[in-house]
Amino acid sequence: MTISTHSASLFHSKILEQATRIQAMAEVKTRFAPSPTGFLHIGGARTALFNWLYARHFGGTFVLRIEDTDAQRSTQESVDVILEGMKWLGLDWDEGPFYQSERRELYLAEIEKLLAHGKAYRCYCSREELDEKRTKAMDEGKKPKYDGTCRDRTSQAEDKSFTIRFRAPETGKTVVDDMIKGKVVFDNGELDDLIIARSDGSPTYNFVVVVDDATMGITHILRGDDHLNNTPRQIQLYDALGYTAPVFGHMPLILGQDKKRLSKRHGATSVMAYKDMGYLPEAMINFLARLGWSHGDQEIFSKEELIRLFDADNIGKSAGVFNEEKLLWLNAHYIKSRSNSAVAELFLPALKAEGYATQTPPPDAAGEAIKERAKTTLELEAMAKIFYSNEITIDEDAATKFITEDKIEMLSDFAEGLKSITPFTEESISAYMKSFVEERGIKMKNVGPPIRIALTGTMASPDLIKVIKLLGQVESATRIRNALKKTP
RNA sequence: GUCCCCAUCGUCUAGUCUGGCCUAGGACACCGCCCUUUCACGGCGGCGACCGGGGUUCAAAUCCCCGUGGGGACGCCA
Repeated sequence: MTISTHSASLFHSKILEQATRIQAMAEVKTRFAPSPTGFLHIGGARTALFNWLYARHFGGTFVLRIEDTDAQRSTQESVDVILEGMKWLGLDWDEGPFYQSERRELYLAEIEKLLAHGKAYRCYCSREELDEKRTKAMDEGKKPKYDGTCRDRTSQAEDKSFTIRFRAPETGKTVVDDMIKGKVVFDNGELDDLIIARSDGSPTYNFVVVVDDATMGITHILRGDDHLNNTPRQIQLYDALGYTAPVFGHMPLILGQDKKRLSKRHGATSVMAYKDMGYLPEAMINFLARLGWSHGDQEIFSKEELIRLFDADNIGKSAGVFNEEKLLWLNAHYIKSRSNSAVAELFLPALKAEGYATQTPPPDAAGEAIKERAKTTLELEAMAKIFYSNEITIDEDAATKFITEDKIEMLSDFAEGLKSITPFTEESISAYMKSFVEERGIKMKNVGPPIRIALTGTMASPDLIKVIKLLGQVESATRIRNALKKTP
């Protein structure tokens, strides 16, 4: 293909122009906008995750915004715990946190604009009147929408307090072209004039969310299903304000075991509560990602993989039950796939805090011995203590069953023989045990359990040879003798 | 009540858009067997689902309609 220099450069600039436009279009900006009225809960965390993933997948921007327009219920402590939760999950934001409480002038200016253009009006109806009308409408089997008493009022009402309502279109349809649900059509007749400013002058959620998303340049909004009914009103507000609406994606809600919307009633719903129960952030992320999103049959996803693979196409449409057992399985998976030293890091802080000396045995070795058995870091800590405690608690039932009188001599001999093993390695311990049972003509299954109980206090423990090796010759022998002392 | 959304094993889901490859696949849980000095891990196997009814079609989990069921919204909360 040959083209003249002139047209070539023209061609070039066209391409350039187009590329810029495509890039501008491809620029993705998402946000997570929690209201600081509690902790970061499971549902909120998933919303944050999906928006974060969407932004990261497209190399876009992720914004954190605090929706604190409800001064009554918003608290700084709540902001703090939400940020803590985000950090724990590793969901970093590029902009913010922005506080709606600091953007008040902007909202008021926008409300004035609406008022000036007749797109909003003052409503003098009292709460009591409204409540009455609502109840009445419900009783009559009608949708309890505002009846428009003040919409066409011409008389100037004096000193009475008022709210400001948006003058919504009464006819026609509003279409939400949802990324997840597809096209959802609402009859404008179903919608009413929502309050955009309270009687104290403060703007309400449905209004500020629009102003914020528009002025912050948010391009995609992934949020809970429960907002779907708000969306047509918000779209109308975008129009009235002269903004372009972002793309919406309404994801299904997370349900409790009883298939009701997940709430405190269902037990732990705070993300940080799971941290305290010994869960790893990567397990939580993986779990949340798979709750409502899928990639074929794959179950395990690293964060990097999620960023690479995440897309809105594979977000499911139906609500899902929060399945704690699967979370636990994932947690166990992430514990056992850690390196030995990374496992040690999981239990070391707690043991040190409780005053344990954690030099011997080497924490890495202890980590290796227990990581396949623990499902939570709490269990990891409990198991690790077996190696670092001076005193172990022996399970009584197990002891009476296995450390019987006829075993005393054998156990005492075993402890004695332990001392002479040189070098003290897993191989030599194994050889010692083998010859010990052979010499006596007894079975391993007769010596194993009592020794295990004497050493660890329980029947559920790591490999016996490893335990002996880790505990060392002296400690192992001591524990066996101590156990015998307790046996009558 | 009105409006909106949804519907595959007990649970999370693949498959649905673009009908046939589906005697419906994977995972968690559960059960059994194997491995084994215990408990686990791991391996193998089992149990187990297309909500119902119509229609379209040679062919429906897949498309359409109607039921039913579940969820959500209906606030001077977000």
